[in-house]
Amino acid sequence: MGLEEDIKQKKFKSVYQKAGINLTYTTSFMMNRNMRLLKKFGLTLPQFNILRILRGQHPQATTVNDLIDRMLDKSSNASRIVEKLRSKNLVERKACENDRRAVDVSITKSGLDLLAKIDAIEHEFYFGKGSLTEAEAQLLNELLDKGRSCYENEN
Amino acid sequence: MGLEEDIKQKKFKSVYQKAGINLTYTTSFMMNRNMRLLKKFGLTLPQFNILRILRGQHPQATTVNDLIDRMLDKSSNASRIVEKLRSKNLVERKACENDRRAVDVSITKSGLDLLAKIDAIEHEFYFGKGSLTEAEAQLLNELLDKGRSCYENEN
DNA sequence: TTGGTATAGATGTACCTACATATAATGTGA
DNA sequence: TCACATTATATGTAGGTACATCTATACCAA
Repeated sequence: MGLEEDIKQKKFKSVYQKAGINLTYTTSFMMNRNMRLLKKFGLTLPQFNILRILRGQHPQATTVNDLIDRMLDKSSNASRIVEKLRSKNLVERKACENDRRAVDVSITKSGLDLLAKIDAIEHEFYFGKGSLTEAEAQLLNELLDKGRSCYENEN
Repeated sequence: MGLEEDIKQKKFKSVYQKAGINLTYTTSFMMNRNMRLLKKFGLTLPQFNILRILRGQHPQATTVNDLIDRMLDKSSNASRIVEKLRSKNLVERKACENDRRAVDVSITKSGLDLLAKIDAIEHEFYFGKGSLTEAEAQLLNELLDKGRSCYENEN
């Protein structure tokens, strides 16, 4: 179904406005589905994202500041999310030896096990081959990178 | 800058995973900018979206249920956002005459004036000609519609 | 060394979403 | 017409985001 029918808006001011609204709408759809999938594992999206970053570093620890740098949504509040994960025993926190201001965060065995289970359904998180061909998905990536270039030096 | 440098992730499992992450990242950039722009006018993004829907109907009123139907993020909580707008005198609420369960919401003169001011910077909300050509923006729309087709019958 | 500044992280506030549930009004079938 | 389901909206709760501010530590230059 085209965007016009989906949101009951007949006209857009420009193809650029339509693309912006389409991005919002499409991404919201995708994230809603991801959220529902993760809920079965007791995780929220930002909790899952942090766990994945920690697994990428494992067995090295990562500071909260590193997490903020690497999170998709830059300004989210990493220290509170880490605390949620710690309360579920999915991550560990300990004082950093080199810098006593910093906190070393690392994923636990329990966290790794949970991620391993989620890996099995990870393909459901994204557009699949049923909707876009590989070439189309590649083209989408290029258009997004190019579009985003207007935000260089922001954020 | 390509996605890999931006989020410091070298490899993706597939071009589909990369497109999904790219969508999230790019949309988050765009919405962050829109949010900052709207903040100068004392509005949040969902408040702005509701005001625009109401302007589209003006001078007819719209029920809360209509708003939920037409919002980009379907499941958001329209009645609380309407209350925020009412407390700023940007919208009015009154009991619907035909259906006493429903509430008629309409935009006020003050709300229309505010939107008129925002119209002047509306082009800054989206990718502009500086990043994508019109043909590329059109292609992006088509790819998003096609990608989203895998979610048909969801939400 | 000391005073100023930068950095890492935690925390308070206002707003938001997702989901469950409550309340009131409406529709409907026996 | 009466019991029951449905609909429109409101509200409570848990979690998240943006932003400002606070504390402790680290760095740095006179």
